[in-house]
Amino acid sequence: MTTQIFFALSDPHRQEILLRLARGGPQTTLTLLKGIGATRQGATRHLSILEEAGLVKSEKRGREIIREFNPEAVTLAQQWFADLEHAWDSRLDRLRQQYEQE
Amino acid sequence: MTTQIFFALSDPHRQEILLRLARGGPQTTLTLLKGIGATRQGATRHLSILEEAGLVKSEKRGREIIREFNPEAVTLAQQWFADLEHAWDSRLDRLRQQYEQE
DNA sequence: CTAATATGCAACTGATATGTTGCATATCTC
DNA sequence: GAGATATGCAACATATCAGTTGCATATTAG
Repeated sequence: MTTQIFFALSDPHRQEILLRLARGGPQTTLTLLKGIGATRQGATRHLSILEEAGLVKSEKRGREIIREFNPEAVTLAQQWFADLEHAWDSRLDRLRQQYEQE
Repeated sequence: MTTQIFFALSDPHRQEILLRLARGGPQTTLTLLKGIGATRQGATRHLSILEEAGLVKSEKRGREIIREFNPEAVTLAQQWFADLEHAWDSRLDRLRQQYEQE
């Protein structure tokens, strides 16, 4: 699950798109296009990847689609990092305990 | 810079390798192999990707190479998420202020 | 010196990603 | 209804990735 999130964030275009959505709020594809060096199809593809990863929600309104940043997915990724750091820290703790016993 | 980190983490094998390094401490390639369904060359490739992203440090000792988890790269990625959340939160704040002025 | 061990390098295959183009569909506006 | 707008779908070329295989190199152990 987190692999999808990390993959979505491994592209500079998608990072930029997500930042714009977080800063600027819900927007259509075309609004997002302006300021990003990408074609419409390219942006659409990036948006669908972000959406599959759960980082973006979309809502169809008439002929246009409103894309919105979804902060929930971010906590998943942060949790993964927290687990990693916990694994690291608890190893250091174990080492220190062993050392103090000698 | 963070794109490389996220890319490195977008593969389940590499996630697993990194967790093992954090839990088990410095190890050689062959030690890491046991328990992961991958060939030596596959694991080597994954390790070099993790290293290019800064998530793993390596040190040559005699004929073997000791790979080690590098926690510094993790803070970079966490900072990126923090910036994203800050962009999101400050937008919500702005909306709330606008609302209260009416 | 010889064996075994740990690793590197290079080539190859199949799969996936990225970006582009052309055409089709649905909705809004006038 | 006609034209403009927002989007979808599909095909294609190029690049990169993942995984495998075979051979070469360097270091250690006996």
